[in-house]
Amino acid sequence: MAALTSRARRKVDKQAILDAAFELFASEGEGGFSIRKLAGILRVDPMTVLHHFRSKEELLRAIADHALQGVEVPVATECWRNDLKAVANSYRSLAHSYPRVFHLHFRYHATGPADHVSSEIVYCAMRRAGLPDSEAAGLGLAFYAFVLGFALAEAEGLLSPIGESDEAELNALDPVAYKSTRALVPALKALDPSQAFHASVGAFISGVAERAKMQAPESRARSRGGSATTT
Amino acid sequence: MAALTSRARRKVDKQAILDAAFELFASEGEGGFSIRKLAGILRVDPMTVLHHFRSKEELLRAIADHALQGVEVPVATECWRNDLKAVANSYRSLAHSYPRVFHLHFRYHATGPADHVSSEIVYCAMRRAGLPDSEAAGLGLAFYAFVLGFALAEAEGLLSPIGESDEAELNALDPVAYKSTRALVPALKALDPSQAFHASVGAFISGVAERAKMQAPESRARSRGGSATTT
DNA sequence: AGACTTAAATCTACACCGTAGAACTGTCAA
DNA sequence: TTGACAGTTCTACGGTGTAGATTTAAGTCT
Repeated sequence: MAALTSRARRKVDKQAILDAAFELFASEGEGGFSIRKLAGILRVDPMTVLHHFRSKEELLRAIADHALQGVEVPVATECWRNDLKAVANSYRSLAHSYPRVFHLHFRYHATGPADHVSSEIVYCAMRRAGLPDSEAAGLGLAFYAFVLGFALAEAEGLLSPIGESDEAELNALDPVAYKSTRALVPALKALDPSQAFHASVGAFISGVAERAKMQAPESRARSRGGSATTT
Repeated sequence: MAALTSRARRKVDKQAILDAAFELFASEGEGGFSIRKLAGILRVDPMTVLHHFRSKEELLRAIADHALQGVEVPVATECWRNDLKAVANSYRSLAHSYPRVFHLHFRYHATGPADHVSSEIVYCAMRRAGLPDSEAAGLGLAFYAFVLGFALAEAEGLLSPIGESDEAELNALDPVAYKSTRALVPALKALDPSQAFHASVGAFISGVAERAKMQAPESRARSRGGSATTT
């Protein structure tokens, strides 16, 4: 208990600021978040906050990272399909937990430990599916983008069942030009986001499997040939 | 040329404001955009802008809508797979054209005409793929979310090939725990976002086709039965 | 023509924001 | 005691969105 940063701290430590910041951001959203407001809650001068986080942006990055801590990282199993589903579910549940924070993960694509663990699982799954490395990277990232995109869209209300006014708007569309849209109005009213999520993640995964199957023989033939096959 | 809103306009009309606002937002990004700056460019009082757009938020909505005007709407063909790809491509190219504006489409999920045209194509494709209406709606929206998510991720730099420092960070990871990640480092350095996009859209589409195939017989059997089969 | 109406543009003012830079305060090492 | 110094606070500056009162100019009506 000698040194250990115990210099001179009169009131707050960095972690307390971050916790309060996260809570404020998560409950008020980005629009309702300000350094001054945060300082007021902590009963501290605004500049104190900026002494620990050099700028507002740095604080926002820390908030995004902090959210990532809360994601329960899935563990790899013997079934790559389930692994992908687990990663997808954990990010979606993160978005559910902190819907107002989630969009920060797009702005500051964090490279915290949690992210690395998840992406390792994704990459590993893509390879176990049978994809060549040149495709595993891109499809892994695309899977990521898909999951984040769905979760963000859901958090922003894009996948909520439509209401009265939306229904009226859709029914006002030309019945012949927008035949399918109007036919789906009942389905849109009864939309179940979870079902849509599982269905679409499943579709993506089975599409990946199929793609891998089609490439497997070709890639098997010249197991360690040059990378000149990417035409 | 008699009436036609020709009441009393001394300097600017709404469209000119919107055009300038879009240009400013697209070039400076959200952080560099302000009503006062916009008014300065237009050589007009800031409050004039707010007279035409009731608030900054309304102006941002209009900007998001304006971007959507620029998307060349695909036309339906006889091949639903190609239709989906066309929709996907047009949104991605929208993101490429205005990367700093694109995230607004998540915040204000516009319901402009362009959106309706695109989603009609998506819904129609899902139904032609053979999905029952109860799934076509959710998977259509999920496709949308996927495309938007990918485009946004790309616009934010999430899919750019990794650089020196990222490479070093990945190579610093534990080689056994992060085996796949490290194996993919070369692929990540040579990442081609377009290829990843086409591959993943293709995977999603073929996954949809497969899902439809599995459900087709069941749905065929009782062509217009009750919706009690959704268990 | 002159009076009235009314939409558009402006002026003024307020509360809030992020943060640079100087000043203060308490704790530790010498 | 004397510095040194990290953590905190104070002051101030230039920026923000926008409410409310005011001016300006064009159209309408008598």
